[in-house]
Amino acid sequence: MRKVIVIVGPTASGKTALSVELAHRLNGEIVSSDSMQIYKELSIGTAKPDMAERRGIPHHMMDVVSVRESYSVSRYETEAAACVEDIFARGKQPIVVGGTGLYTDALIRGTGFLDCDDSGRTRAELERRWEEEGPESILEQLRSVDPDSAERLHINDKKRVIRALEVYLITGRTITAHNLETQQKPPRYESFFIGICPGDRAVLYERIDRRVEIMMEQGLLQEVRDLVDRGLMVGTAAQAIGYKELFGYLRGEASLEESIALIQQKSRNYAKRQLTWFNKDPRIHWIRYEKGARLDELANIATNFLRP
RNA sequence: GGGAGAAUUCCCGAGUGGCCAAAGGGGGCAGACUGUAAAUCUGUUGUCAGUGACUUCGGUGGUUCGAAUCCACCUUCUCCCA
Repeated sequence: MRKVIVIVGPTASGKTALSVELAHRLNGEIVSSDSMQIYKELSIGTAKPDMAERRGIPHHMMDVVSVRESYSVSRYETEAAACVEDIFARGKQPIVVGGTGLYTDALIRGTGFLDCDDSGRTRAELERRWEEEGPESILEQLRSVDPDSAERLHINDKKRVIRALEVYLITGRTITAHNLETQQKPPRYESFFIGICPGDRAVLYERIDRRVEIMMEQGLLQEVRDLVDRGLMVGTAAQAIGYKELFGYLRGEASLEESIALIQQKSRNYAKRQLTWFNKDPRIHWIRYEKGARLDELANIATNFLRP
């Protein structure tokens, strides 16, 4: 009976509007699964819905940490799960909405990331060796302890090669074994996945370009400038699309037009990556809509999916 | 009016007689992804048959065994002097 509704899709596909409409119809509350809307200080550039767009629906896992803090999937998993439990406990319907596939997967599946926090000491050491000894050396060491990972990972995939070895060095277990284990566990939640996206890729890209223009009209530049002035564009938040592309303009290295075009470009690239992630997921029931589709039509399709 | 230079595959941009379907980057397309994930990484990208053929480097015509590369003229663009 307890079933989490999950709404996924690429950026600018219409997840937010659909989720709020569904929340109204189904007595639901929203749990965001967006790695950037987590941050309090990031608003316009992350297309975080304002109070009007939320239409009175409670939104969880938004504005939960400052950009000064470091955040992670692991932390998201436990905190978001607590939100879902709380919503169920109050007799309401949790609706998980977001474009960060890793986050929604972790939440629904209950990945249980390996506890191996040593404040990054091991990772820093491995990164140093990566530079000094070269990638082959690290990959070789990985091969000796976790040949499957070494086989799977590309030599250039610095992050994952290092992480795989880091996990082993700290926990004594291979990441391969851990992955296998979590894959076999039953998921933490029963769920129903709905994907939303224009059927035509070109339409999605148009929507993205337009949305970036709207963000600029809403004052994205000022938001970024303020954050830079306050020294807050650091860590993960500094990777956010729509923010980092404006740094060049603020330093006088690029024109505003160029920077806006770059935001649009990076957003389209991101959407493509999201689609690659979601398209391989067999759980997703897709709503692929035409250009002028209306919200209530889309919501009808969604509720039909959900009808027993 | 005079002078200098430039036109390359979707874009930018290398290439100045054969090793060039043409470096590199971007974009597109496809893929990966288990504690930074809006991040990071991989493959592919003229056409058709798939160890080969065909079309391509502004246009036309030459030189040459052979040209994106040399010559002539034409077109367009940029810059400089008047």
